[in-house]
Amino acid sequence: MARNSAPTLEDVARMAGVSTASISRALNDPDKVAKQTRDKIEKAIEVLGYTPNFGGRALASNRTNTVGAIIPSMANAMFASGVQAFQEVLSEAGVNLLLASTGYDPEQELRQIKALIAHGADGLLLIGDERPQATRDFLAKRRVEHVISWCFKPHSAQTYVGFDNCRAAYDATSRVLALGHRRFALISGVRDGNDRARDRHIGIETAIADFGQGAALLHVKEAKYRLEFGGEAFAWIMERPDTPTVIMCGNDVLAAGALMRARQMGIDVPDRVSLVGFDDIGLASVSNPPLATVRVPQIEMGRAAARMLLAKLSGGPVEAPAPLPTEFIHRGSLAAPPD
Amino acid sequence: MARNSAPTLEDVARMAGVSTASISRALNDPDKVAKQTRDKIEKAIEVLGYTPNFGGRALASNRTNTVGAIIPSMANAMFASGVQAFQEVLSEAGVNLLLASTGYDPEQELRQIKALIAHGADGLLLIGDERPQATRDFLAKRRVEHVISWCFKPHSAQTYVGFDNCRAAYDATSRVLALGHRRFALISGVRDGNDRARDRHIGIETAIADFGQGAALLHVKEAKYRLEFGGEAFAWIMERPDTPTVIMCGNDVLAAGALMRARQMGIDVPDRVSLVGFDDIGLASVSNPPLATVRVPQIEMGRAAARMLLAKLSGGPVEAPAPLPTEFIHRGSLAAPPD
DNA sequence: AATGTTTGTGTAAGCGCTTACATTGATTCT
DNA sequence: AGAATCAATGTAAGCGCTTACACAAACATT
Repeated sequence: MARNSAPTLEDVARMAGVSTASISRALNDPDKVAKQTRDKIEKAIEVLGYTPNFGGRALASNRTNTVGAIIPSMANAMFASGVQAFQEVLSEAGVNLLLASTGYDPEQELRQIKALIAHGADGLLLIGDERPQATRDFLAKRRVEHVISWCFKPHSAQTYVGFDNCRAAYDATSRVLALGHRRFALISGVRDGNDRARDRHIGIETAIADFGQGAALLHVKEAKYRLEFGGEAFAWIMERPDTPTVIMCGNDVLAAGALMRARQMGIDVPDRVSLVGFDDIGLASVSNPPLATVRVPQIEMGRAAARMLLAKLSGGPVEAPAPLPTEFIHRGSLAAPPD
Repeated sequence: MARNSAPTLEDVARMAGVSTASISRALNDPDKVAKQTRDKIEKAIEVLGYTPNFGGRALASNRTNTVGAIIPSMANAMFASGVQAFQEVLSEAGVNLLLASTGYDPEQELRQIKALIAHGADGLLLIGDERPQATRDFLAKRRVEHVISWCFKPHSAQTYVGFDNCRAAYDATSRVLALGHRRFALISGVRDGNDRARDRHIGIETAIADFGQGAALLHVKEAKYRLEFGGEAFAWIMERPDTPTVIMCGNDVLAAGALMRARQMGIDVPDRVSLVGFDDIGLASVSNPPLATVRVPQIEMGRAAARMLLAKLSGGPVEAPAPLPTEFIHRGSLAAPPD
């Protein structure tokens, strides 16, 4: 794909009658060049239609103004708006986004990290805290600047921009308990290698244990994050002898799948069983009944992650943000338990 | 962000006792290097933890193995799975994806095109056919390799990977007509600068005109692609004197918004008015009633676009694919008109 | 008037890689 | 056995840019 004979700095230099250094300066640090010279240079650039060659620039300056983001899946609406916000903030700073996805596979994640670094990413956005030692080693050994999001850990907070999944799940569960529910089930995302799913589970479990008074988490069923698996898990749970009055779900997609299956099975939601999702993606307010869920500050999270990563890359001071707030959204899929 | 003293080709060369050229060859064209030498090289690479420097590579070879995709919005589920598929195919070929979004703004699109090219994208994926002359000029003058997707134009088919929005809308409308509907309205996406929205409008209009027999498109209301605007448009239409028996929608998000508003207004869907969406995003099957819609081959489209772009970049033969098929999905939001 | 400072510019040395070309030694052919 | 061919490797010339350093001119300071 030879970029055919694009004009180079030297061409511009010749035309403007100045040295290549002046042009480079005019481009990267205009204040260092006299107005008059700058004008000549700008005109020459205009006439020739010059654009800096990326490779040359990257090689000489050893930075690409590109950062990477590696997310489990783009199809999951949960990440879409966050990544969009992330990208928008970067874009304003003249930084571009390399995007890759892992399909929730840790090995794939390492592969993508390597690929993005090899493709020149100056820094990385990663989702979630849990990853194999090999991946941690790579990040540490190569000193890859990175920000971790969609979760929050108090220790080493200059790396995390996110919310506390455990706490959010705890709070949601408390609200459900307050409504009178005692018999819980959980349709969880696959927890292996996914700290968000695990933390949500723990949050729910803890809230129930703390509450006492006979409240119990009767069943936990794992499902991949897709509608149909949510449905299957729902059916599995409802066919057990110990029927819950409420089913908490690892995210809204699982909850929506459960809801659809409930309709097929003729099980009324929320009259016979309540359903609670997580993430508050668009679908949650559209389903019927709409899904009670936990709203996650996706956009703010994406923006904050971008700001933090940019700060790290520019070597500036990095403020450690507090965990972002989540909010329980009570909607029609959740009601008091049947007497 | 100085990548501190990462090992270079020369370091590897010294350690393996071969020339830098051999290593470069071992990396890029292994067959040209004897097995024995390759082994030595691989070991040295392993030991040193060497990764090729991106800038050097890009500069010397004048390609980055990176392509860009510029989509209207990531938040719109319509693009998410397509882009994901696109990225997966690229990834298998060792090519990375730079992603940017425009918010449906043509000027923003040009800005992003320039930004991605300036950041070394070897080629580009663009959505839709309509763009300002300045953008076309830029693409032509700079000979930017690109593939256009989410639409299809028979002329110069080596550029398009997509489906025929007009035809898809025509077919859907025909199905609705066959059910007995005669009084149509349309909640369209913003058509200015968006050929997909316009083509869908034209398809609907044409199908109605071709059918004759008193069928008419009574109202057309534009709305941005968000739930609430779909709802507003729905309310606007239902408050007109000439009430339609069916409302076609520019996409599923608009249809879902309309559906929610219908529920609020106490208007039964489909008993009093039918609703038809477009795209078949996840939400369409979850709403109640589920949305009749047009399924779009997002994943196949993303994959095919990636293959086509890769073919173009490698200078290989580019086969001009046929337009991809769409499928009308009849669901509960569409029924025969009330007597 | 001599000195120091500042400002604007040029010179030239890389940055780490790919690749055309040259070289070597082994293999095949006559 | 000598010529012709081929495979494997090395040599070295860039690719287009940034930037340390050197320099000159203009200005301020004593």
